[in-house]
Amino acid sequence: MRRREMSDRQADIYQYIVDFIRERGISPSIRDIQHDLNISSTSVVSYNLEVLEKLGKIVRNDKISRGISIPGLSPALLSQEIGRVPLLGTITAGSPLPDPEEIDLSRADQIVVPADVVPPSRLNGVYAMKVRGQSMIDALIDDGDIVLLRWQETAENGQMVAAWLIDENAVTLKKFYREDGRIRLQPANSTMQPIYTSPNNVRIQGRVIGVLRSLV
Amino acid sequence: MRRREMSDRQADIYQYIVDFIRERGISPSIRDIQHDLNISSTSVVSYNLEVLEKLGKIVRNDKISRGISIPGLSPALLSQEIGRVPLLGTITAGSPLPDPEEIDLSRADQIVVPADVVPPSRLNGVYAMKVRGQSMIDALIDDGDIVLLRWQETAENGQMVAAWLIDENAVTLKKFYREDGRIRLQPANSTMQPIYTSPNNVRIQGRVIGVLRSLV
DNA sequence: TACTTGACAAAACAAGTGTTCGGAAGCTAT
DNA sequence: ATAGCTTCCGAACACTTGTTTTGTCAAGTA
Repeated sequence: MRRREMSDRQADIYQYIVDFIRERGISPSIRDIQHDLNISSTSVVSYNLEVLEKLGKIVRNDKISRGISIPGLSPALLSQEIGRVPLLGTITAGSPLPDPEEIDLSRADQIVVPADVVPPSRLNGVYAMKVRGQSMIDALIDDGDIVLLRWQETAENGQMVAAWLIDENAVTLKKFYREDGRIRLQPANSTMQPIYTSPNNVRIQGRVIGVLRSLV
Repeated sequence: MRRREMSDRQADIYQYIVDFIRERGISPSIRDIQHDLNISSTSVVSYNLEVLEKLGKIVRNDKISRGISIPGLSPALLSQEIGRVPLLGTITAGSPLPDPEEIDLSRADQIVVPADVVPPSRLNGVYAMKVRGQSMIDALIDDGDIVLLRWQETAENGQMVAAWLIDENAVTLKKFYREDGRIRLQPANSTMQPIYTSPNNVRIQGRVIGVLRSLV
């Protein structure tokens, strides 16, 4: 069986291809690789590209020129790799979220969302807010975190939502449960106590679908 | 002066190129365009590509095969907004992190890091790991989160680090404090109790500089 | 009308580029 | 050592692909 790892030369070639595509937007030819990496023959490049393809590191479009592409890096996939959502400001306990309908999306700052957090295909109706204060800490969300929310006014049991408690005039992020006539808002941390309140007192302002935290 | 707008044929060609790159990751050849768009001659394609380039809709890399690229689809433009770090696997309480020196970074999976979490300029020596289990929950890190770590063996007081407790054979993410002869590892959640241990029993494996959480 | 210009056609040309093949060199296990 | 495998080499080959050249034709334009 073939081993899983690249040889030094294969790693060099792979890196060269990645850099080449990053810089020029198109794939290098075999002779580009041969020349810039001081490889004696195109056949050696060809041979190692074959290995790289079997390892799944690259994809080759047989027989055509500059037909190497890299899964996850090609311009095509790149546009699917990340998305952008508007950053609508700060969420603090006490002030309800603004109605997304009233927001001028074109003026809001945009933040980049990696596909690992939210696939771009599911980015519709999603916005971001910066969290101020530690009122959400029992939902594993800290001061300074950026939360990604999808606008919705209803929620399924168990979903983490931004809930506006009208009487208390407070917004909190909790797991949502509808229980015979009342609403239970359950912190994500099981050591914390849930909040019970009436459905009339709760307005859902969105569902939390991602968190970005920077500790730099 | 030449007009600013594309002719129908030019618009067709432009759209074809965009689609081709999106689907295949590489640029079409002139003959691809000719054939699929039922154009009678390669020179017609060449002529129209020339016009498209003057309009700034495409960029051509003279003389080389499949040298068409489209501004905006180019990875180069995005590389300033985002960075990539290697995803080195899973971090579970009990197993120490791999030594980054021993990792071949070019062979690891890469994940996208938004500049809002870590600026690309500070991405050196940073790697990512997926968290398994809820052992870090008191550090506001949940099962399934992706943590970004910068490799370092020492830490300042108050920094959040990945600490390997040798005797306990456990890795945990805590705030690090050096206190007269002993080490205090403080959970981020103030309701949790700190761990006290001897400096000999602690090996720092990196500092946490970011967290990505997906709740989709 | 005569002249220009844009757009297209057909064919030939000249590089660019991937592939193949015989053979050599190095490595590993028997 | 011998056999088998991977890796590499050099050169030739054949296909791919951008360019150029020579015309044609219709629509403006003086």
